[in-house]
Amino acid sequence: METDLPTKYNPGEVEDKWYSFWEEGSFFHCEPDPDKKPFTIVIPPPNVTGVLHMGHALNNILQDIIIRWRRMQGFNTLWMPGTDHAGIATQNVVERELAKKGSNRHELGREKFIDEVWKWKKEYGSEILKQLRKLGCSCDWERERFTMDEGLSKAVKEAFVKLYEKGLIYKGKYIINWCPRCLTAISDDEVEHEDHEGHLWYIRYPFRDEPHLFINIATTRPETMLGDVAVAVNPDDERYREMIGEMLILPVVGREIPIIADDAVDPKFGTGAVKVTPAHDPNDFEIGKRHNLDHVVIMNEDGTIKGDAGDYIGMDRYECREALIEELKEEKHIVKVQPHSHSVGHCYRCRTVIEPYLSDQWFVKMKPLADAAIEAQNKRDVNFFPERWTKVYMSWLENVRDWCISRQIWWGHRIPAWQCENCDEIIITRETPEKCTKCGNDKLAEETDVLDTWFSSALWPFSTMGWPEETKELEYYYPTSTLVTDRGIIYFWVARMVMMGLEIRNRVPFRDVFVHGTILDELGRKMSKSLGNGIDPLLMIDQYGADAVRTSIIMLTVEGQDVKLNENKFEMGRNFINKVWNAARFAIMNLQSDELPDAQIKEDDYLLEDIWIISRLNSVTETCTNSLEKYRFNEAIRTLYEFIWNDFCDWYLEIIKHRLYDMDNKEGRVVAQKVLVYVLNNTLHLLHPFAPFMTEEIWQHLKSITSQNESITVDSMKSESLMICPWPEKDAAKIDKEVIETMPLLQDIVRAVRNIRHNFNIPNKQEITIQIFAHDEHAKKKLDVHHEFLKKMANLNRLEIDVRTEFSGKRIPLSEVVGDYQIFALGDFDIVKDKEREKQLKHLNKVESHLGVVQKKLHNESFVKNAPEEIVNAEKDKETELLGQITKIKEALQGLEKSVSN
RNA sequence: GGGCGAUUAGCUCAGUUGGCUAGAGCGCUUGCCUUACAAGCAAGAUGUCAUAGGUUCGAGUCCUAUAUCGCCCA
Repeated sequence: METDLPTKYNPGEVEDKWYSFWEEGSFFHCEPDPDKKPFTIVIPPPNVTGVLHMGHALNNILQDIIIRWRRMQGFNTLWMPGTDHAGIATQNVVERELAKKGSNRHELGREKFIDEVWKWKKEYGSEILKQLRKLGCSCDWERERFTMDEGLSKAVKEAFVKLYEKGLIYKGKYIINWCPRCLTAISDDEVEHEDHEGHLWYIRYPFRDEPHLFINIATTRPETMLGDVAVAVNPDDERYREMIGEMLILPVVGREIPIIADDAVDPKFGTGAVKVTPAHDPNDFEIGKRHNLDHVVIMNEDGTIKGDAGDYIGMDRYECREALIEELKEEKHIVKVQPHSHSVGHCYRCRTVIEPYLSDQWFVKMKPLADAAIEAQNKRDVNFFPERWTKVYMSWLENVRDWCISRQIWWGHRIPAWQCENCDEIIITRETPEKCTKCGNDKLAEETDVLDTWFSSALWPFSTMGWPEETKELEYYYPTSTLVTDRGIIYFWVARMVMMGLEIRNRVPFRDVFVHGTILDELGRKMSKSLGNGIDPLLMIDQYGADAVRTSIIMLTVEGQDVKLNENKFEMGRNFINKVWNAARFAIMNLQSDELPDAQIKEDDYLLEDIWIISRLNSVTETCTNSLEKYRFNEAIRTLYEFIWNDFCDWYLEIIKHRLYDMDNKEGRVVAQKVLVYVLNNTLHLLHPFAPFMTEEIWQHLKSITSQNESITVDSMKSESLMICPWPEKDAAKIDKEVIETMPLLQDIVRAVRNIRHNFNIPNKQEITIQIFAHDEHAKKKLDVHHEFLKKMANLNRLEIDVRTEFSGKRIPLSEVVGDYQIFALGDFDIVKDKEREKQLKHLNKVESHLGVVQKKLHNESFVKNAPEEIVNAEKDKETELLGQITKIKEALQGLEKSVSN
């Protein structure tokens, strides 16, 4: 028996080979084909600056499993890959590069800077997509898209103009979230709130007409008082009612400001009187609108102080806060300071504290779009898995606010707007206009802002298919089938895609949304660069192999739950892959072509174990397919794991060894070989979506061997690659229920014999003689048929199966009780009486307490009355069996005591 | 403050419409280099299923509170 296969699976030698084979064979590529059903996934486009982390790995492994499975099922599958241009992040990266060279983007100017970004993108921008190939992802790389490429840019412009023309986009001066470091507005969703232990400063503002009297206000951001234009109280607040309309002198600044009444003021917060800074606080902005107050802007874009602020001009906002507090203290304007915990918004890109800032921005009017999405959801046009995310998604839609889509950066889709320098008319067009559509002036200023990257991502499911052109892809592959994503971008991305899909294509962009969990470190923390607790998937692939990484991750991931990961958990997958490898190695070693007999097989040449493993395979096929349908990946891989390891390797491969090794029995050999090939081949099919490389490698070996022998080959082996073989279907006719029930009994008997060996140090290699007592002829016959099976698996030289009449008591008391059977080892063994007694007593104890539970149920009248008949019968059967067992164990104990006296 | 998730063996986690004296992997104990695999084989041990009530013939599973941890929203 010679083989080229090494005893340990070596992924390094296998993975690149098959990946190129698949790619060169164009197996990932698809074209619309009206004769087949489409199945489409669009990738959540990773950030073009990104490198693969565990989150991507999980996300893409799941997509690859789905797409490979559906492809095998015969769907025309499209997995659309690509990246997004990540406006702020990419600009940051390129700016850092420039800084290293002592330059900056302002020195270069807009156009040259953008050239630089493109250069960067061309060089490094597909890094993450290369890494996806290492994972085995079967994306249609010929269709790779980028949110800034020509087609998608056209789509963005078209969508913008359409929405504007419909009145769904507007420009206006509002309080937005400003990042003083990124120097741009960001949307509400891009602000991350964190609780901070800050302070509540109580500051007294003197009355103009009676400067010895004061009103006390409380604030968490004292520096903004430089922009105060009023103090507001609740109109129902008795304490202040008299003071409404009085004028105050703003400390430090000296500005006269009124006390006004507004319902929005919470009398319970602080003193019940609040300062009003309409240019620097969203609530104050609203109050300002109602009371027609001025907007005093006191901050520059970078967070430094400006305006009518004396010595504070030019200071950073926090420096100003400190200095201002000092001055207020000196002037005795600070009444008290309280520790105060409050929520502070941070930029999700750079963690800088967000400043509410008054500025001119572009917005999408969300209400009409959200309403359409809600309506679609009420019709169940989109299904979330797990279902609970529906609620999260819906509550966002129901409370959505207008979306600030303009960004004050250079890298991105420039907003297609021009403003007439003469009459201020705003012109929105697809093509660059030559003159003002209102006054005819040809001096037009092009909008400098670009769009939020998520605006282009929202179009991804159809822009990648060629929209605004009505392409054959768009017609065939849209709407897509399944979206696989992290819960973190349900608002950012999923909801916005649905809205845009409905608005622009009139169809939701996907039928199912599978939301997976987040990969955490061992301690349950998110993996992050700053903590340095990340696990690099590529390193893990190098160390354990891509298939091991894939199967480990999937085995650990239960539907939608977070995963606590550490490096040695990949051993689980590696060991599994290696197990399959060795099972296959064994098979291949026993299928060498020169040894393959050519024999005619008859139905009754199939033995119990053959029928059993085929039955098991078919029921596993069913479970596996059903689990995948329900996105229960973990269930599918575990089913396969248990089947392969426990059934196929531990039992089937062991029991067929004697047939494979018996060169004199051609029929016996060829049946074993045929079943072996059938089961292994189908198992490889089922496993392929999870472990594509290893299964392809084995399958190709199997193909080349079996193709030389008619009697064992299987039809699907004529395919070029396992990845395009048909997905196995369950054949109910091949599931033999009786055999499935008999097998566990035989396994228990074998285990009992092994247990006897273990307890009395009888080496596994040493053949022994076993006598089994059955309680009647029927029970005896049940086992008689499997005489050979028991002999082989338990390594017996002789097996006697008898109907017992009476217990002689002279039997050497090495016994085990399995179900209705009593098992004795015959021979001259060293018996440690105490040990044996202890074992039997323990067993007796266990069985008796079990009996107690069962009898308690059976003695309960309402149980017998109310429980379904089959449940009651099952309990009755249990009782009978347990009673029998108790008798037999007691007899064994008696026998033990008798033998002691010998 | 609102919502959601988690709490099961020493560790990490399964347990889908209630029927289980509760399972897996790792770890642990014992014996094996048995010609597929020591990344392995064989045999084991280990649990008041967070707490308290309730529904039910029957609860790890359903309901109600509570506690602890985590995530999201305001």
